[in-house]
Parts: sequence; structure tokens; C-alpha cells
Amino acid sequence: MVTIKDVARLSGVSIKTVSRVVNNLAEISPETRKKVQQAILELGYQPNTTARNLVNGQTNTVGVIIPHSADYIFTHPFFTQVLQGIAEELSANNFNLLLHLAHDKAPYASLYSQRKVDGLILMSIPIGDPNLQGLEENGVPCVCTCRISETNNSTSWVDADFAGGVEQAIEHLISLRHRRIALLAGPMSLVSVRLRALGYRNALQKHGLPAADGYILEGDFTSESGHALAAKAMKDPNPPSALICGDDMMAFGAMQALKELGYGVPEDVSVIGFDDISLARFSSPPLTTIRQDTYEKGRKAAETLLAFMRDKQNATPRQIMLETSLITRNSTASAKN
Amino acid sequence: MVTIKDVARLSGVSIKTVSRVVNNLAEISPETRKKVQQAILELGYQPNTTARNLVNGQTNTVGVIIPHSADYIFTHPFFTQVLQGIAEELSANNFNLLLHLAHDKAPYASLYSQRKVDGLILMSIPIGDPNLQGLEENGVPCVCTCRISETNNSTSWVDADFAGGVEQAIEHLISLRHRRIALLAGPMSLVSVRLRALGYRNALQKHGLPAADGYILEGDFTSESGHALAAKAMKDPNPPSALICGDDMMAFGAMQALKELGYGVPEDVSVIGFDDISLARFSSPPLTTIRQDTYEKGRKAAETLLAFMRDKQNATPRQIMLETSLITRNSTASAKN
DNA sequence: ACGTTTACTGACAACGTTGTCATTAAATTA
DNA sequence: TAATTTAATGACAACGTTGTCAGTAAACGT
Repeated sequence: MVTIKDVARLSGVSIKTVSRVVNNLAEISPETRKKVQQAILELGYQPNTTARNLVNGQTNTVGVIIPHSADYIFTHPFFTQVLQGIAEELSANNFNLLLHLAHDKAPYASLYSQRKVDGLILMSIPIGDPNLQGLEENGVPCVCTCRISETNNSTSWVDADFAGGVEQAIEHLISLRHRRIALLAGPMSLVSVRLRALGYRNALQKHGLPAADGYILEGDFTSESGHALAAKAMKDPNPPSALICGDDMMAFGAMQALKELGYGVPEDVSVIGFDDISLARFSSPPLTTIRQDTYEKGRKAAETLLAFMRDKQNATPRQIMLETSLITRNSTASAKN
Repeated sequence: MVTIKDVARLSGVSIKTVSRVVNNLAEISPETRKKVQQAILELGYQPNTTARNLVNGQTNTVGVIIPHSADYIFTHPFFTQVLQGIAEELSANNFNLLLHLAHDKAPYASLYSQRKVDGLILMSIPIGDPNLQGLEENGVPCVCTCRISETNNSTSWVDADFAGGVEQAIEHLISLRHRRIALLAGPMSLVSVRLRALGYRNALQKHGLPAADGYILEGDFTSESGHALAAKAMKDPNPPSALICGDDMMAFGAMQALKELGYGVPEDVSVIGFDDISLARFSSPPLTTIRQDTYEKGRKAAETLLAFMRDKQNATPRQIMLETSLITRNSTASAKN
């Protein structure tokens, strides 16, 4: 390995002078600079990041934490886009991205205390995760891409307005004269899912419609689960005429189940998804869905974290809610009767 | 920050002894060990990874390189599953995963020469990438998740048998009496795409069918591109009765286009995808597709790389081809005439 | 001509850990 | 009893870089 010493020897200066050239510090005479640069080129010298990190006391690395329990997260286009937003923002700021699968043997808190990273971005942390509290107490810079409780405001997060999104969807359905609307929700252990249910209840109440609890079904964000829940919903003696799904994957599964049961979409049943993943345009029928800007979610989370790490003293929790918008396609139509 | 010195002071031993306890080295008297462990617990000491890496001359980190040019890669379920395979294998071996977006300002070769990683996994590297050659010359341990040329065998890779996969698909279509089969391919700059075309030509030739070059259309792995190419293919004066798509996303787009043009799938036109992403089961109709085990691809790539890094001396390139299998669903049926 | 500033450079310590080697005391052997 | 092995521990250098501070020579001011 070529070190700064080798460069110093070849160019006949001290290691400190080489360091100055490499880091563009202070005044260096043009001849010296040239000489050193020449040697660097000749030897192909590259500074050793580890050594730098040790003296600088930082790593220029951000850890992105994925809860290992949530297996579906990897098959979910939503996840990848958030990750892309994070990755590009970090890359633009010359930060490294350490992708970490959280599980019991590798708790994510140690990433910081072992100085592998300077800060953390937490993806999809379930409610009441005990690790999280420890982070805050130790002043670890961190940002969540999801709310971690309905009330907590000591943690920074960037998240979509799930309640508002579902309300938009229900307004749309009601304008199409639907009155029996079911919610095929994700796992209730996630705040985002609870907020969707909240929006659902609020909107129905606003229009004097009963929010029958049997109309809220709990699943897990996979197509399989959407498929199963739709079938279950339609078995109701008074089956819904519209389904709002926790995400687009569930919506695809739901539409498939409806077809298998002989229901036309949207003639018999309207279906609305959540996310607007790229495939939503290409399902049959193309899916009406509540769009959230997942890329921006990731980008903003990274941006927020970078700001924190730059100014750890004045860091106060920041909470950013991103607007959703309803994308109307062909999976929704007027109610039959 | 709590350092090994603090632990040494509190427990009244030398730093070296603390180090021995932490790393479970040599013989330490039970009393000393207990004393030190007590101090570690009391202070909440965690070893500093950067300092360790510096003296050990390694990072226990693997870089996963994503070509930034390939924007579609992030929206592609395929990518995430390979990544999951890599992530889990690395995690199981206590290695860190550094996710790196390759672009001009951040060439991936420097990740190794700057000692940020001990080895590299290259995702979806285009043919003739100049960085790659440099890696090999410098003895950087690296494995590709795709072949980087038809002939090169100095690089290690793990990849699916694309040619064989397409041949399986064509056998299936021919058994359904299809004779006009088009290939909606991905970008020809990728070897995997060229191999699919090779399989296509071979299989047709084997059955004495003409491999009309107009029947191979080049796209880019997105649904949009599948949509556009299908429309184009059907404009042929002698339109195909079956479409083999470069991946499932393209197949979804293609099916949508066919429906818009009034063709029934599979009554009028059969469609076959590639990958078998989780959604393939839930399209309408459910998609017949060539399955590749993307998770295993990632896992094996990581496994191979880990083996290399353990034994850099005897490292010879290893090339692993994974079998594909045809999953028959409802998007294929007998040819009409 | 002499003091003072300025521009440039280098010696050395430090970051937190592990490796090498020496040291001590106890245990074993002759 | 003396010599030798063994077990347990510590002093110090090293990893490759940056920060601190001091040093030298030239340029400037009076």
C-alpha cells in the first residue's frame, strides 16, 4: 500500500507538506506543490480513509437501518425508492451509505457507539422499538422515514400524510356515490397504518357514514395479503362496493381476487391503492391510487440527517409531512346502485 | 467517548489487558477478567471500529456498486432481491455493506484503494466498463452479479442462464403451436440481454423457424418500454402471436398495450415474462414467466466474494450459472390458427 | 542596518486500537 | 535448593493520517 510517507520520501518533503497538498491547505509554494502532485501521480497514492477517520473522529458514513423482521420490505418497490432518495442525497454530499439489517445479534445502536457511522436513518421502525429510546438518550443523530408513534415528537421523521391521503380517496369514492367502503390495511403495528385507519374513520364520519369496524381488515402489504383480504371482505353479508388498500401491491392482489370471484373492476367494485408505484399505470385496469413521493421521502430524510450532523449542538427534532395526491385511473367508477 | 484507556484506568490494568479481555485472547486470570468486564459494563465501553480497522489493515466491509446511469435499477424488484441476498449473507458473516452509487465523480475503484472496503460486488455493470479492468490489475477482490462480456473469464460472476431460460420459453410456445414469436428485449449493452437474444435465435433455429430480425426489439426493462415495444411489434404486417419479454415489468406493460389495442391475452397473443417477481402471480392474467432465483444470485455473489477475501492468494475467478425454470400461468395459450 | 512581518516547511504528538517483546511471580523440575 | 518452565501482565511501537507549534529564510518597514 502506498502511504503518505512514500510520497514524502519520493518528493523530498515532510509528510505534513504532502498532507497539505492533498487537502489543499495553507500556502504552499508552487514548486513544492507541483513536485508533490507529481509524486502522488507517479505512485498512485490515495489517502487511507480509515486513518483519516481515526484522527478526524468521524466516518462520513450514514447507517440505513432495515428491520429484519419486515421481510416484505425488500420485495417492496416503495422501499427501493426511499433508498434511492437517501442514496442520491448522501452521494451528492460525499457521504457513504452503510446498509444494515437489524436483528438481535446486530442491534443498530452499536453502529454509532462503535463509530461505524456518524448518524442513522431508520426505515420502517415498529412502534415501541426499545433501541430507539437509547439512541436519543445518547444523542445519536437519527431520522426516521416513518413516524414511530402518534404522539412522539422528540424524534425526527419524514413521512407522508397518510390520514389525509385516505381522506382524499374517500372523498373521491363518495363523489362516485359509494357508501360501503372497506379498508384493506397493513399491519397495525405501524403508525402509518393506524393513521390510514384514522383518516378512514374521520372521512366517513364527516359524511355521516357509519365506519363499520368489520370494514377494516388487517394484512401485511403483500399482494398475497391483498388477495386474501379482498376475498374476505366480499364474504360480508353486506359487501363493500369499494376497497381502499394499504398499498398498491395489496391492490393488485385484491383486484385479482375480485376477478376470480366474478366481480368486475371497476363495474362492480372500485379499488384504490396507495403509493403509485410505477406498475400502477400498467395493471388492468390501471390503478387509481394515492400517490406519495417516496423518492422525496428518502431524500429529505437524508438531507435532514446531514443538517443534524453538521450542527449537533443546535439540533432540534424536525418533523416533515409530505403531501399525497390522488391519481385517478380506471379502477374506480360510480357505484352501481 | 469511552476508550480502552478509560476501562484500563478504572479496572487498574494495562490497556493491553483490556484488549485481551475484549478479544478473548490468551490466558487471563479469572479475577482480572471479571474486573475488566465489570469496568466495561460500568462505562458502557464499545471498541472503536476505526482504530481497529487501522491496525488490522481491513474494514470488514463490502462495497455494492450500482451504476448510476441505470436509473431503472432502483424501481426494479429484481434489484432489491439481489440486494437482499447480498445483505443477508454479509450480515450472517458480520460484514458491513456499503452501498455505492457509481458515477464519474465517485468512481468505484477508489473505494478499495482508499480502504473503505475490502472487496466489491458489482451490480449490472455494462459491457466494457473501463473501471473493471483496473480492478483486476490491482487485485481487488470483486464479483459481478452479471456477466460482463460473452467471453471474459478473468472476472468472477454469478448469473442466471438467460439463453437457456429463453429456450425453455420458446419450447413452451412451440408446444402451443406458436410460430411467430417476438422478443421484447432489454438494452443490448448488457450481456444478459444479448444472451437472451442468443437463446432466442438458437431455439428458433433448432425448430427450423426463421428468426426474423424484425422480431427482436430493443427496450430498457421498464413497463413503459414493454408497452411501447408491444404496440410496435403488433404493427408488423405479419404480427407475432407470442411475445417473450426481457423481464416481468416489460411483460406487464406489453399486456396493457395489447389490451388497449384490442388483443386478448392469451386468446390472441401469448406473453411470457422473465424473473418471476412477486407480482407476476397477480397480474391479469397471471403471468407465465421464466423464473430466476435473484435472492440466491445475491447470496452466492456475496458468498463467493467472502471466500476470495479470506484467501486472497489462491483466489481464482469463479463463475456460477444459476438455472432458470419456466413458471406456467395464464398469459400463454395455444396459438389460434 | 536592524527589527518585524510574512511565507513556507518540518518535527512531533495525537487519534484508539493491536502486535511484539520483556518482565514478573508462581509453579515445576532436577 | 537452584534452575527452568509457565502463566499473567505491561511498556512501547505501530497502523496512516491530521493538528500544534516551532523554525527558517526572505521580504518588508523604519
